[in-house]
Amino acid sequence: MSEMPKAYDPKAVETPIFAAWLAGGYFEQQPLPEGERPFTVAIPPPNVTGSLHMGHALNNTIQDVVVRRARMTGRPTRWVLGTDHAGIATQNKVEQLLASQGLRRQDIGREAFVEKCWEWRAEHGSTIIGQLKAMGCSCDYSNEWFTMDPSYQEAVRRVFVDWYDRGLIYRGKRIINWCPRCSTALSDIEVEHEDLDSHLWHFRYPLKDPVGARDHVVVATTRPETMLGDTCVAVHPDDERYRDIVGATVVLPLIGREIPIVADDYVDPTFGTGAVKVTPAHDQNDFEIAERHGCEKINILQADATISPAGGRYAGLSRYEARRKVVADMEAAELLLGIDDHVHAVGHCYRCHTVVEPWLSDQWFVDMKPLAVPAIDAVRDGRVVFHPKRWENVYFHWMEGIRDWCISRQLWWGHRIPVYYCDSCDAKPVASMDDLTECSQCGGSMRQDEDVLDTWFSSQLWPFATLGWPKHTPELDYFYPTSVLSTARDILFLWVARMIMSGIDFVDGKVPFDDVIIHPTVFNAEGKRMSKSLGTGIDPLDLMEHYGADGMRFGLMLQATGSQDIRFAEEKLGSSRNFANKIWNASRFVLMNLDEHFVPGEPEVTTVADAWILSRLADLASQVDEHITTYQFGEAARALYDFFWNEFCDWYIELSKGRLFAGARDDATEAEQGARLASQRNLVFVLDIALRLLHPMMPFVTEEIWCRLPLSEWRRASSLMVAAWPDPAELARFRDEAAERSVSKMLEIVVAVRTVRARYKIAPRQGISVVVRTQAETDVQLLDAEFTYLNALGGIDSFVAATDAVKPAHSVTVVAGGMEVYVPLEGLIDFEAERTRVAKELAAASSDLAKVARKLANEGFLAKAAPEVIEKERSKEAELADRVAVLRGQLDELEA
RNA sequence: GGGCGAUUAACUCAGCGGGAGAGUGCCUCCCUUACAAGGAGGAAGUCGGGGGUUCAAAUCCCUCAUCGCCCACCA
Repeated sequence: MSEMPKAYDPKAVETPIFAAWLAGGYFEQQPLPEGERPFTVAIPPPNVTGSLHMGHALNNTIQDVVVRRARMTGRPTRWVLGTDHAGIATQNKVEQLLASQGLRRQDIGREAFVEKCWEWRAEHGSTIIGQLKAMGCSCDYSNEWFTMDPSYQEAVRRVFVDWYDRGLIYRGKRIINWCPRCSTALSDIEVEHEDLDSHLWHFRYPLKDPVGARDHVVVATTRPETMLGDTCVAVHPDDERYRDIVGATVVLPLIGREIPIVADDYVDPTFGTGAVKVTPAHDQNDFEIAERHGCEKINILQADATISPAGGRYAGLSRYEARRKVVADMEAAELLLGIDDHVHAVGHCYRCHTVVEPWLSDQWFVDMKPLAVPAIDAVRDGRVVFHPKRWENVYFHWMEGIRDWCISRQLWWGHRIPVYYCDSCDAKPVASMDDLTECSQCGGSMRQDEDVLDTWFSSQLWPFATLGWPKHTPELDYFYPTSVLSTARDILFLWVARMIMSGIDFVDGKVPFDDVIIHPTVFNAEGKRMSKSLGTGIDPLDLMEHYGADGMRFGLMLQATGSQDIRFAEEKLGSSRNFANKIWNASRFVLMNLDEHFVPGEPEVTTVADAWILSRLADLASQVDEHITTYQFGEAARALYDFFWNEFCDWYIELSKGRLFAGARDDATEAEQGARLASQRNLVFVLDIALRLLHPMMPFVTEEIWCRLPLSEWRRASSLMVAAWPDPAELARFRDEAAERSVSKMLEIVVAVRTVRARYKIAPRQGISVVVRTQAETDVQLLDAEFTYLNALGGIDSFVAATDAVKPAHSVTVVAGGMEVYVPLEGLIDFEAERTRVAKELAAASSDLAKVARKLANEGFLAKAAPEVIEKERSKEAELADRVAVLRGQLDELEA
């Protein structure tokens, strides 16, 4: 067995271990003919343009934890891996690359551009995969998917054609969100709204012919430039102020177009002037008003958001120049009546943050309502469960108000829409699985739609397309539905909801996953979104460099509490890195104290400490198992940390030293040697189980150590990855409440004595004698039996314990474990300080006692509280009364 | 305009009906043969304000305040 260095060095350990896992084929899982339902996770495919950020680090740690636990339980397990072609993001990257060579994509043409995208992907696409490996993620690397793989393309096409043929996909001229920079349509949920300080401009629109005394109407707008496309003015039908001018004609200033005044329920009479200028080509509501009243729809913007020829002399100006000029011209014409400050929501492109324009254009849509209904049911009846549960309400709210999905994008990189048009005859457009060249009606040549599909259209098929769908593969049969989907909340609608809809629709009505984990969002220390461009991000790779992959993972798990977002500060990883080192050193201690011919064996309870630690271990196993399976990672991490550090290291290892060292002496008796062996076996056993429980969160350090543990043949495995997950039910045999109580009593005494030592600066090596008085004979027996521990941990040389023990002169009294402990301090006692301290303790104890007494005097409490609660209060009262009496006696004595 | 979340020790956060917890930081002591990335001890909180329910509230309900997020067609 090779020597373990004094400090854990993640760098030296992680790479070879990962290589060994990869070589060992532990990440792969083939479909089995029979047996238990497998555990499957489909990774949220990172964008090929992406590199690992903190959100990925958290999300993939979560997935790896559930996957590793499942694998250790023996369940066939597969974590499906792959990347997303990320239409806009990748196209942007490649366009930037071209721009650096002074080229636009139009210069090289569609085919060459798409070729460049593939090249880009080949070069950069696996960056993030390498980063997942560095984290230790146990994905199936042998089977990496890409959303543009040929079989995936077939899946996308199948879905399109199917929905098209069922009438769920249609083409229409609608108001969509247009990003002038990306030069493509976006779906509603790809637009981020941001409240901006702006203005409400009031314009006077003259009537063509005065109606009575009225010769104009005043409208208010947040977007003055859109007036170039106004085709009517709307007022509310019940609005008395305008009743007489409904039907009249307005002459649109600057343009001179004659437009009608219409009455429409949409108008809110209390807002602005109660009269709305209507620009049907640049506003969804205006579009609908125009539909209802048969008004013209004039598009005044071009694709790059400059004014179109329809804007007359404003043509060619940018939208913002046009705004300034329109306002200036209106003012010059004395038609600008006022400008109010006004905050309103402005939509921005979620990819490039350019202000988007509502724009009238021909696009493809999916009719979502029929798909949403079964997907709502699936969550409502619990076939899909969200964690935390409250996200279900967010899901319902969105799904119930779902609107049609604009799926066409004016990009080149992506799944091209498989619809073919005949230019020679009036044949209906055809959606086809095969490329069509010849019109079936007239034999003329066919032309494919120029647009590609929204990237999310392909992402929505991820859980089943990565298992071979639409082919009926053994993988699909075996691994679908997947078990858990873990993701950030910002893609709940973009991705999660759509996977549920398409999964149910295409895979025999089966939901794509049982559980959805919506994990916390990782913010920076200031509580702001991490952003690479703003330099407010933290790079997980740097963190792993400094704290090790395990340190980063465990630090994230400690903070993953489910409800609360994470304000991530790097300092927080320190304790996790230290924890890895603690595990390392505790293990090092155990291994250092094994004999060359150590024979592993079952744990042997020979002392109360053994019974105690095994009982605590059993408790730990059930907690960790429970918390991981209910996705309470923070709880699981804390339980592991507390057990390993505070119970196993601080106490059990310390308690073991006496037996270990005594049994190793040359003159050790046979009994001492036997005790040493028992201690060794217990240490190895506890360490073994603890490492297994820690492994999902800290895979590297646990694997490295575990492989060095000498274990019985049946406990061995070629890797901790596939070692058996501790079974809480099986470990329950170690539960021992009596031992837990006894040990806490002893530990209390040790702490009390240590406190006295610290207070009086008694050197650790200087022995100490104590006298203990207790009411219980069992306490005396316990202390007698476990004296070695008091000696080892409290430096107690000798003690007298009895029910009638007498307090020695010149001694300090502390109360611990329901016993009075007298520590003789001849000549050392600082009476003044002691008085202050005791008085303070007495005050606290008296106040506690009064509180308890009040409770016990309350008839309502006695009548209604649970019996065990009352019992607890009674014993608390007795304890406190005791304590108060002791402290009072002590104080009297000090004051005498 | 709706909805959600947060508010607990100096900081970051657990706890979510029955004795206020952790990590970091701070103070004191200790390089004791697993670990100074460590050990021992300690100080530190009217659990955002106000009501209510309950024998009992940090925990449940209402309300207010502050911060943050999401959804929404009010020009």
